[in-house]
Amino acid sequence: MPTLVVILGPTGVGKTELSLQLAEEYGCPIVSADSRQIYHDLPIGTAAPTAEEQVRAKHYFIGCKALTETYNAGQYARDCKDVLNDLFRQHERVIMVGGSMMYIDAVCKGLDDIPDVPEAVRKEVQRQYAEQGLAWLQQEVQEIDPAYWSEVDQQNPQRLMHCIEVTRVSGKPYSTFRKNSTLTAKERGFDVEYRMVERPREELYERINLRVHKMIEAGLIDEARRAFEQLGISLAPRQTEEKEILPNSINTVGYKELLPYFRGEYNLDRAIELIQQNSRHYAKRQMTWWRRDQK
RNA sequence: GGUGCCAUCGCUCAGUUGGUAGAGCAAAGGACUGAAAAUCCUUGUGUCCCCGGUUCGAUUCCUGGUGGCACCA
Repeated sequence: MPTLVVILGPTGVGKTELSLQLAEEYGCPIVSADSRQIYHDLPIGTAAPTAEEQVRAKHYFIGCKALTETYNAGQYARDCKDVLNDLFRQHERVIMVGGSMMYIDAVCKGLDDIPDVPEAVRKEVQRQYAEQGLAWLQQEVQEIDPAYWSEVDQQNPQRLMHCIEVTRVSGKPYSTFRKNSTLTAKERGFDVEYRMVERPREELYERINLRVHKMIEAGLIDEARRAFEQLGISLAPRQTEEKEILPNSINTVGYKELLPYFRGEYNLDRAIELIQQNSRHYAKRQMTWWRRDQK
């Protein structure tokens, strides 16, 4: 059976370089498992492989979605399955790199078959949440899907909203779709070999802090400004206190912190500090996910 | 040099009418099945600056010291 070599690890640890070296050694392509590098127009802030790096190995899932598109782990799992089927016809080994742990699991462990949610339904649920708050979400889920209510993270609006969305779309409680099944190697069609890239925490954090400065020098601010403009998000000071739900593509470390800066809510130093901090938090979450997988 | 104010968790500060303390931020730990770089949950023992004194007992009061800030010279 062919093997998918999965290179994973926290942001800023050095996965890209390792993946390129291995790809050259194996003479195989690289499949990215990165929920942000998949978007076009965010190369600096997401530290996407450069044009030169992409010459060293053929890459998949880099810069192939517009900022206006929504994309998610389920779609990725489907798209990736097709790509891998194809690649494994010619390669004994294929490399997957990325920090989006959920995307990696979606491919390697599989996801249950849950219906897609049309944009309109999602918008409607978001609207109701904005108007009626968390209490409404909680009440709604208790009513339509008590089984899920007893196991969800009851304070988490995203989880509750998703339950409501799926239940509305399908007419069946969300929990009936959740089987928690895990793919076997046979079902999947390939073996998986994990290579976790690690570094001492202090060293990692220094790399992250430094990388943010490099991104700023490389033009992150202009890249972010253009991205917001492209999405039609106003950079003028805001009048309302209302919470703003950013499009998925731009609800990303390195961009979401720059928006208040553009709007004059704090200075650049503060924005940089926040980007560094949120990158560190993200790295921590990635490590937590991996630790759990080890158990 | 003189006078005044301050000295409490990594940071900013609250508080104890004397019975050894608490917030925010930072940080750490965790969850995670179609927003996942998202979203959410949990966690605060620290010589209460140092030496001495008063007291059953001092981080809290007093003397002195050290450091910081302000004003005066």
